[in-house]
Amino acid sequence: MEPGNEKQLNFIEQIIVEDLESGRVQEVITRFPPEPNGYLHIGHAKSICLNFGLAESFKGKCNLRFDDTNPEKEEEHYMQAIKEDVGWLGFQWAQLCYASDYFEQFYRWAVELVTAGLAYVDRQSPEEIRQTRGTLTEPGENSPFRNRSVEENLDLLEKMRKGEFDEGECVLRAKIDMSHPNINMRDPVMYRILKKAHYRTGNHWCMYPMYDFAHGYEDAIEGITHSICTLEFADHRPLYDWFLDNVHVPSRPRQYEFARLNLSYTVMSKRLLLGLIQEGIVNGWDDPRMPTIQGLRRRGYTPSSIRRFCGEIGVAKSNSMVDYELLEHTIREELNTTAQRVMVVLRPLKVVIENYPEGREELIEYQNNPEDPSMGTRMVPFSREIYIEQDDFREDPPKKFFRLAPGKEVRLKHAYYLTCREIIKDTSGNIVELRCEYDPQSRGGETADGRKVRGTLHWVSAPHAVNVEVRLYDKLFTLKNMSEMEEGKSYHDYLNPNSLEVLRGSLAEPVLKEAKPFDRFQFLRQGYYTVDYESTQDTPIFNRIVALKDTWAKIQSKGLGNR
RNA sequence: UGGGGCGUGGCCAAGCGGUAAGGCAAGGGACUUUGGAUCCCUGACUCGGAGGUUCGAAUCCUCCCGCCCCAGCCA
Repeated sequence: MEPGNEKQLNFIEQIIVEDLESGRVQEVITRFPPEPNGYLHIGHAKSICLNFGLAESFKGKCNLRFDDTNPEKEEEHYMQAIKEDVGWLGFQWAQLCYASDYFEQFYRWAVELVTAGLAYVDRQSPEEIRQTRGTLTEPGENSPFRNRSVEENLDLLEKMRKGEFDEGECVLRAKIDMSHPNINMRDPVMYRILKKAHYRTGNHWCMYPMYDFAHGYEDAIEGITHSICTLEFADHRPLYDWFLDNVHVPSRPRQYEFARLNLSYTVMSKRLLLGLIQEGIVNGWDDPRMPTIQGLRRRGYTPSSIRRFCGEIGVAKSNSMVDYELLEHTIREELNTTAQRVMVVLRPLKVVIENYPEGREELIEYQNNPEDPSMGTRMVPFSREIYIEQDDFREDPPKKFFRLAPGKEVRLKHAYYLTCREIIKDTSGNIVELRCEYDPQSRGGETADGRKVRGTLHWVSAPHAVNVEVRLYDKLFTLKNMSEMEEGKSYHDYLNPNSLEVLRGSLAEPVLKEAKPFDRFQFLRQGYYTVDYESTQDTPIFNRIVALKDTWAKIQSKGLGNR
């Protein structure tokens, strides 16, 4: 942290400042320790931004460490995806580490604990261990194997390592206190036998360390000064400390807990996320509706907007539920200044400008971004037949409707004023075309007489229009707090049926034919969109990142009933 | 009825004994060639509740209430 920085510090930053001032630590070293058993989501992003951010602002270091102590769940491809996601978010780790690289050292510490009489091999079955653990209000019972001699335990531990026991036959346990009020301290398991190949160590080991036994040691090996985890691990801190305090470790890290992120209208649990995929409700981990980093990326979110969001939500210890509107706000704010404005008619309505010469076409100079004049202008073709948005015309307009209606005049962005003269309907009464008239004197979008035209519409020249597919995404669930589902219901009962709407008849101005995957645009008056990677030259595909704020929609919904 | 954590406006969140920051959302207005953006303005007479200490308390003490987490050979 810069000296003299007046910024308010979160509680972890305050602790770090104190630690630096007291000399407890010389340099801040943190770590982001994912288990490679799934994809990262926005909740992980909070932790990533916290850990890497702390290292950045205190000029320290942050490691990316795979906490890969369970071969049953972990896979190489998850590890690769996590590395990519952390890098995409814009962070560089000081070291790339793997808990599995420390297995030998863990074993030595286990031997040290056994030798000190602080660990023992328990031959009880998993069921017996569970039954003798006691309950929240009753103490547990000592294992009948608790008082073996050190020699016997050492021998048994070696046999465990050599594979002389089957899975479930025995475990190594810390000898702490079976009547401890904190259940985690009731002789926790340190090693279990798992005759499974590990994605990195192969078949070298047939027993694997448990989280509580391993985690503090991983931190100690790497010299982590501040080991940050989520609230549910607060109960484990006494254990974290116990393991570190009872052997000789190279450094003494401290654990701190913060509240994990919850976002409204979505879920963060790997299990539920996986369920959505397996049931075909979404199309994979990178479906733009998913709160995964890959989903957000495909949706069009930028790394900087996600980092901004993580900075906005703060770091504290109270369980919280952040409004998804805040996430939307951060991407809107960024894209407002960086996204090129283009015109795309989502649901086209044909307009023929009767007094515009047939066969004539011209190029209209169009501002790429009014927020940033340095982005320049481009030329957009205009002609006698254009398309406008169906929603921009009402045969019988309500009050305060500034758009097109019979006899009403509007402005076509950067082009001309347009007045509706005639409506053409099909046999079933649907409006299929508008016959309009333009004012040749209004080129560019204004006239010498200075008359006011309230509505400005986006448009696309019919002969030049490019057919595009547009995917409109919305929130996945209808329940704000998904942890408050009604008794007996599942997330299936709260799925938003409109989380994806695909539009295939949308028409865009020619420049969009050149758009590349992950390019981001503002479709004028509508929202921000990005090019999906399934996009092709023939049919460009756009994902809606977020809609623009829609004051008109708000007015309408409020005035519902009084027209 | 064990242990741990947390309760500040609708949602986050500062505040660390001196008289309630900020952001999002909401409402009102100005401006506008995006009903976008921008710009103003409004909102906790009060900090879960009740007592107490103090000249002074969201901040200290006591009691009470509420919510979350823990009984994997998961992390």
